[in-house]
Amino acid sequence: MSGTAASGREKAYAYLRENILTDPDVQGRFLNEQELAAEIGVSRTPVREALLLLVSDGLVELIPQRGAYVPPVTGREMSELMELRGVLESHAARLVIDQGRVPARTMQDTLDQQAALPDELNPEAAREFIRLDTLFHQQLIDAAGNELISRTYSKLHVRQILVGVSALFRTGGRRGQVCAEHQVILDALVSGDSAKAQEAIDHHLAVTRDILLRN
Amino acid sequence: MSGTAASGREKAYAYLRENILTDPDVQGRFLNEQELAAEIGVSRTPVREALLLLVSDGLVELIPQRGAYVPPVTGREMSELMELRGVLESHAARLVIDQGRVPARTMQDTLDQQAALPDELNPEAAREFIRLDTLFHQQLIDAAGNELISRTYSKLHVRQILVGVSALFRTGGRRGQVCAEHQVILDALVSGDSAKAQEAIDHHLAVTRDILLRN
DNA sequence: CTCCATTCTGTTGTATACATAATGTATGCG
DNA sequence: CGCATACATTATGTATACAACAGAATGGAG
Repeated sequence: MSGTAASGREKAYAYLRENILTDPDVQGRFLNEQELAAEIGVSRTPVREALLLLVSDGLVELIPQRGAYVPPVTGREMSELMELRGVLESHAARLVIDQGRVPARTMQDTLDQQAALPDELNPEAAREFIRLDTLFHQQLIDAAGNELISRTYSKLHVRQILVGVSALFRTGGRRGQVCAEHQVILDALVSGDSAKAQEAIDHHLAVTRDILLRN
Repeated sequence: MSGTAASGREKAYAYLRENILTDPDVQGRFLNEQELAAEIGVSRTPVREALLLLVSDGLVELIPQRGAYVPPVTGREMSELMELRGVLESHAARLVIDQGRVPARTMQDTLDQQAALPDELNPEAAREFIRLDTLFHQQLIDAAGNELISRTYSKLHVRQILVGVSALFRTGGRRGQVCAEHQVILDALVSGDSAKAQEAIDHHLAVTRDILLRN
């Protein structure tokens, strides 16, 4: 494994994050502290601390005297997220083109890996698909060279994964469409056509939003 | 007073936040938990929880086995923040103009209050100045009707306050300039000139950035 | 005198015990 | 039978005690 430093708090944090992101059933529920403590194998204290950290990821919400609530993703939130993503990605696209810093190689690599996945996604492949999808967009953002924007974008994107996993199973053959749209974006970036890139980004996000809204 | 619900954690949170935002000396230092606990009048537990919550505001950073660190604001971070603010505010400006939702009255009120402050700012007036400045920009953002963007922007802006307070004292007569620039932005919004509004926003943020960078 | 090993002190990290508030249940009344 | 109220249960919130680790002080060897 990679990070086996595993202080109790980090262990609990990783466990909870993984749990919330992969299991759609936890959404809309309150998390029981001592139950989780028993599952993870630590006391309530590090569990509580992990829950507090998850607030900054937007994955849990603290209701006083009630505990840690996992707010479900609403359609409105998804729409708003796509709008914001569009703003940030368009900005990044304009910047990397103007500065001649389009990470063509890197993004194409990611895209190729994504395209190599089977069209019928088992749970594991679906997670990999989402990871690569996230990576593709993040690579564009990161190329803009603004660390603050990168971190902001990264945190926002987490909320989308919440709904992405379950949504992927409902829509067969989406893989090809996503890859095609990504290719259009990348081609526009490489060709240096800023307007076209922004258009492609907006289109991709609009399609994604519409898919996710069928929920 | 306003919020006297004062559960220990909230009390500690409010105390720490206030402390970090107003006292420039805490930047770059580690916070001592039991010291704070004694000052606030609670035990270490709620203090620790408050510190974990402050992570989501970007005001503290947790270093394992070392504790809660208050990262100083760097020049680069300020530049990056202004860039991001520009992106978000320009987007909001375009939207509110297109949708005919410019909150002219509200923003003018804020601006008038700001202009009514004395030119020589004592500490209290400086805080009020910053509050109104923040409010002006937030009102524009909020008018765009995207709650996610509003929250995101709000959280980002907190980092600027960190440096804003001390910077204000170094620059006399900045009040008039800020108000003038705000007025230009608002006028452009009211006139429905999207390009002009974006330009005014970018100019205002660039000037602000340059002022803050003289630090 | 300098450098390194070792001890010592103070701080963070975790577990546990207790206080407090909320929810669900049972009970009595209208 | 429906509803309000009192109570029991269960969860969260807080305090305290202990464990583990990091950095500073100290002592000795070269």
